[in-house]
Amino acid sequence: MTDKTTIEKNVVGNFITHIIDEDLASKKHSNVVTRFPPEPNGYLHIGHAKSICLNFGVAADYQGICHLRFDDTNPEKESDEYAQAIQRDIKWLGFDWGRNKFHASDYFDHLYGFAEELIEKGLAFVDDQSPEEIRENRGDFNRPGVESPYRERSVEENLTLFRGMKAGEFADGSKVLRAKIDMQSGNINMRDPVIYRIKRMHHIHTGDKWCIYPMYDFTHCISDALEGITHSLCTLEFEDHRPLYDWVLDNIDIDCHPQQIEFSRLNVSFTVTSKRRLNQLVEQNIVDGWDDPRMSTISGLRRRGYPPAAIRDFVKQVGVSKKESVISMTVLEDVIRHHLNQTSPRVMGVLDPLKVVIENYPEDQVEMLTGANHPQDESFGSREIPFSREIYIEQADYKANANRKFFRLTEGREVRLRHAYYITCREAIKDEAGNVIELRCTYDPESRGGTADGRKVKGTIHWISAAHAEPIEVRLYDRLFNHPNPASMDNFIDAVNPDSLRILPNALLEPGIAEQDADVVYQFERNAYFKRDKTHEKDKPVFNQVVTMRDSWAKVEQSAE
RNA sequence: UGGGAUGUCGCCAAGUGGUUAAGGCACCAGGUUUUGAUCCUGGCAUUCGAAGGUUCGAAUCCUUCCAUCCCAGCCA
Repeated sequence: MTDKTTIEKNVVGNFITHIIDEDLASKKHSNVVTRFPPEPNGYLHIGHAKSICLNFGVAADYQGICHLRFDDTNPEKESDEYAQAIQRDIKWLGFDWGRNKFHASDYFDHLYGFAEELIEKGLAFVDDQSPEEIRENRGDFNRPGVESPYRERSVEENLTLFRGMKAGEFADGSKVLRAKIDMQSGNINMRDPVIYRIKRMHHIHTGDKWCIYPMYDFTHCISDALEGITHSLCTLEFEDHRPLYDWVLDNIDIDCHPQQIEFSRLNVSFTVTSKRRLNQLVEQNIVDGWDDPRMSTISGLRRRGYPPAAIRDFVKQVGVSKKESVISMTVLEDVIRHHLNQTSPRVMGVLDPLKVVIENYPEDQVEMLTGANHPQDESFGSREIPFSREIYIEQADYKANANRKFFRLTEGREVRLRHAYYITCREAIKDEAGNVIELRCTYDPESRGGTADGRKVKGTIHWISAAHAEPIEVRLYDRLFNHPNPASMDNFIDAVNPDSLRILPNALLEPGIAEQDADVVYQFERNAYFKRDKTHEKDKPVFNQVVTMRDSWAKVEQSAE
């Protein structure tokens, strides 16, 4: 208590950890086993990150384990490509299932056995009704269901029929196995739910062994129980399924009964996370594939340059509750910035170059100046930066007739060049159209690394020696949507931000950076954080903007207008 | 006129009958600064969806009401 060995938790205390605490205290459980159970039918997104961090995080916090289980009960939509991508994404997020990788399909034999057990107990029957009849007879919110005419078949007949289903004697869709529960139930999930259907389809794991496949509600609870899961965490929409989860386990011979606990999904403002919508963005070529840096997919976040540790911090900060919520994107950005501020080496990059000639600097001279790679952390070391008579600065760092609030260049004003000298703007050269194309400046040779006479200058701007600058392409990203909750719209495509990607083909980077480590996120000082894109090549360097820096000047400038 | 859930500051979220109702983001005001970044300081809910009630004492217990979300796949 008094020492500093307190280990930082992965998950902050919440209603789920309270339940676990109680279960441990009451000796209901002596350990914690959770699971992350994706269906391999799509790519993971930021919403899944919450579930992953919660399940793996809680397990780690309690010295327990977390299984990875592919919920592969519907071969129609599943592929191994997705399964591989899911594993890659979980690992990238920093979690490890060790040897505990399972598939619901591993249990198909067990599941089949439990289904026969229900039949033998008179708790399941083979129904010959068509899908339409079943739907019609299920009733609705205001109308109870009608029992199937096949509901009272004998155990023997049901067994024979179900074995026939398994043996491939019946056509797809011609028969199903249903649990016999309660057609009057207010909970529609309990109105004799279908638990097995006939579907002649190749399965990614079991191949063509089966032509009947168990439904989610029958499979999930049993899979949890077979694996000894203690707490089965899922999202809110499964609350109505919990009675069925419990019914199945209560009515078969199995000695484990995990507790299903539901929490709310993670939604982030100005993004979408539904598979359907993400897919639409890809299909309509609104984005550059599933890993487009603007996508909320894990692969998109990775390509964008978000550090996995920051995503974990984000999920942690967001918390866990049962309240439907939309987290502000600023929370995500803040966590990313906070992380990157501590871990990113600083570098100078000019996004929108403006040429500057320093008239009193010798024509052929090149000086190597030393720049610290991190202003607060000396362990980052320093680098040599070439300085010469012609340099590039940011267009935005010059303004004609600027007022006193503008700390950068305007005629007659002096600023500091980062890591270098003071320069004073003497003249702006314009083209015929009146655009400023070059600045003529003078420098103070005594001002290197400080000032001889102690005079202070308000502004410091970044620059790159013209002769040494490396041309790069820079991609700037803004929110993909202009609406805080695109999913709530009739057509979310209408909310797509047409300016979410801006390509700057003529950006410049200080030398010796572009070909360094592909995984490093750099801070282009006074601009933003950048990381090499996957399309980056030696002769065509491409950098993605990860996140901008906070910009209080933008606010000042805006309020002045 | 069905069933299941949720309502604490603009967005999240602690709180489990006795606290001046944590914290983060956002926002506002200052300070430091060779990044208008970072960092630091201060401000930001007499009130917990509403109304009643129980209690010496209620965000926490009870009642009623209101709002929002989920459910009618042989999807998960």
